Amino acid sequence: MKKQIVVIAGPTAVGKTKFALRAAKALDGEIVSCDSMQIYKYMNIGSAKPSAAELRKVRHHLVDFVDPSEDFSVARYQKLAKEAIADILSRGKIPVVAGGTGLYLNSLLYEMDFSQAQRDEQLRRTLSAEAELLGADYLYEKLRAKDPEAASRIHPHNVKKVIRALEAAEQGRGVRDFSACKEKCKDYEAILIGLTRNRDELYDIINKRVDLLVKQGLFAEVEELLDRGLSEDDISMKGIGYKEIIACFDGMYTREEALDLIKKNTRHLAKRQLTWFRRYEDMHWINISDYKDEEAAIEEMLTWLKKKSGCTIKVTSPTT
RNA sequence: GGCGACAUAGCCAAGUGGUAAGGCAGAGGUCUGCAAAACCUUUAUUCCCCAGUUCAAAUCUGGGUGUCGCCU
Repeated sequence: MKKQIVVIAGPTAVGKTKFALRAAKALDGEIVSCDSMQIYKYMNIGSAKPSAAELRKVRHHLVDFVDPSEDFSVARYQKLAKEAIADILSRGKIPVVAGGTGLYLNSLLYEMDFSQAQRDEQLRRTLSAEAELLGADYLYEKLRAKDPEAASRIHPHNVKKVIRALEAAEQGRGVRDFSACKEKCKDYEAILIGLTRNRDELYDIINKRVDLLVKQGLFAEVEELLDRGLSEDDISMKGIGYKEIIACFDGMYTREEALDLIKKNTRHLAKRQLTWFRRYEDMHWINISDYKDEEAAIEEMLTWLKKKSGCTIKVTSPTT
């Protein structure tokens, strides 16, 4: 029988942490985080990392282990997450992949090969300067000459992607087309669960959560990170809730404006996440707003998991 | 009570006689090495209301309503 993994995806603030915890408990599984911000150490409040108590309940992987000054990327995530999954499976447990970073999830669900292309910081800098000086169109024309196929699916204004494609072309192998490479990962079979809520409700939760994060000490957390020597240039500091507060410290916004901006950016993120996850055809969606309470939605999730996996679902007490 | 200014989409707004810019919010989407990133598409049959002038009015005229400011 093919090995199974469970995936719990959804927009930020929808309640993934709680649902994943319950699923992991029920299935005797371990959680593999799929989140590009919760990987970082010291970034606890802003990334809405599971609490210490939650982390203790079930074994977690790929949370809180990268120094925020380090660069991270999908390629590294893919390698580490696949190792974690293999390890969990080898011990006879079930990996519960939980998170909202769509590209990271794709790297686990599909045969995405990152082994060839390397980052070339120098080339990126050169190209980026060219774009600034001569315009995005100039760079795009360059790509059209080198790799017309890649150019055809990248918008000329999307300078970042044009640069990435040029970099890949330079190294001999172009950027591959995702739609042409939808081959599913052969190592395991994934049971996909998508969590959502009615839009108004989700946005409301987001707005309130930002206020809560501030109460929990988000500003102090950012200050500590800056004291550690981090700056707005570090990738980790480009996370929502961090970049806005740094800008606030720099006098670009008032506290009030920074909070509104964090809320707005988080809502936008949630919307994009939903767009991304809607692509998965075999995703089983659970709209939490349709249930009388979270517990009822969790029941539905567990019932579905039982049906799909054939595993014995352990009895879970609703209070945990 | 008098004088003045203003009234355009959910919000901010441009347009001062020729057939409703733009931004934000909202909605939809793209995605193969920074992805909490980057990028794309889309949103007013109508300009507070009524009457008039004109081939033509958001734009001009009169009246009404509302908001703001100043004065008594």
